[in-house]
Amino acid sequence: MVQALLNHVNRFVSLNTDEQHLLLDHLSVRHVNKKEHILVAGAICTANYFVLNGCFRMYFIKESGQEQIVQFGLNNWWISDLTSLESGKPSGFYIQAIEDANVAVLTKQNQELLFSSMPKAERYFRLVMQKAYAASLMRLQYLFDLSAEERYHHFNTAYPEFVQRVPQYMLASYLGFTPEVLSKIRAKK
Amino acid sequence: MVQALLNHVNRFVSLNTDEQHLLLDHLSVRHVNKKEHILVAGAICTANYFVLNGCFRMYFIKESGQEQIVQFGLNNWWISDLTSLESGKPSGFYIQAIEDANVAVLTKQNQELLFSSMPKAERYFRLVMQKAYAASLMRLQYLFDLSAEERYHHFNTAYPEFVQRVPQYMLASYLGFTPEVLSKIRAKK
DNA sequence: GAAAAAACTTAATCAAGATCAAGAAAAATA
DNA sequence: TATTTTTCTTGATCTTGATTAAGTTTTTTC
Repeated sequence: MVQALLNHVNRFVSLNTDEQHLLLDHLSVRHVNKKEHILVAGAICTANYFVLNGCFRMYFIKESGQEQIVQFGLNNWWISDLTSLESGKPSGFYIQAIEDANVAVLTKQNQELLFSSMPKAERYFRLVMQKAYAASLMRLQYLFDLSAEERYHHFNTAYPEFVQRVPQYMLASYLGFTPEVLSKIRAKK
Repeated sequence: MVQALLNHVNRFVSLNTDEQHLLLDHLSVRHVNKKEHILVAGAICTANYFVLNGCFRMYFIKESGQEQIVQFGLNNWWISDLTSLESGKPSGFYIQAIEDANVAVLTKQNQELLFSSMPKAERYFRLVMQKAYAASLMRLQYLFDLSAEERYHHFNTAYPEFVQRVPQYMLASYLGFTPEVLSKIRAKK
């Protein structure tokens, strides 16, 4: 199962067998049930999670009391509250499995150990962070430039299989509008 | 002038004198006049820029033809289109000096050289990317949770000196609304 | 397979913020 | 200093998407 992670790492840096074992020694695999949280607001985030399979959502509770999804965690994505992880302060986010899932868990401590014994790991995470940052800016760009309907169509075209997998109200939240709006958009066609 | 950069690096990793020199050997300092662009849409981004002093804005042109600011580049921030830099493909962004400015220029090539001769540099950038990513998620959070007026007040409280430095219409763009709205918000008090 | 819970739809009303247009003020430049 | 350019303001109108509320469909659970 962790092969998915090794494949991912190898897309950024190349590891020999020893290095692969060293990496695996620093992580554990954990099963997460549908609806189970691996992080809740108020708790301190202690690890970085790599999604081996299944699907997660990361959200916060708005002033209005509504849940706002800030990102989805799919296969081959790292998910965590980096602010809480880095600072050791309580998180404002929830991370919850949308489907039964398996994650590779890399605790903060093990991550540091790994970095000091294998600089390549640091390079890998530098590239992962850079990609995540760029993706976040792209997301901002869509929010600023496209209407609700355009955002939906764009997302639907880019990730058709994913749209089938999650409840519509979650997709609406992620895209920045209400379930009612999504329902009307879909009714148009 | 590059002392600002050394100080910044030293906040994340500690460098001895030799390492400091090695770092400086990989970069050059460039003066940028007010209104001058260091990146325009359609061009390939070739470097990562560290703002020594002055101020930049990074923006794109919306479907509607309006400029949309995605971020400001202030003292001690790295600014670049990482997507273009990494892929070698044309950028969709503009980066322009709002005031006369000085930047430390780290080309893609030099960055790679630096990383291979000094793993600490990779660590520094891993941390910088991680922080930038976290900041971007925080920005999304404010956009989703706060009204135009709340976003303005929040920003104004957090960065009062900066608000004085940039034209209001740029601030409005960054915060995701029109100059007219900002004008009306200000008229209230 | 019945009951309960979760997710989706539809329609009416409302509000935040966009757009348009014109003029005023401030800043840059000759 | 005069003048051109840039930035800011104000008010009228319009639009997108939010809210509310009730009913329907689908999925889960017992």
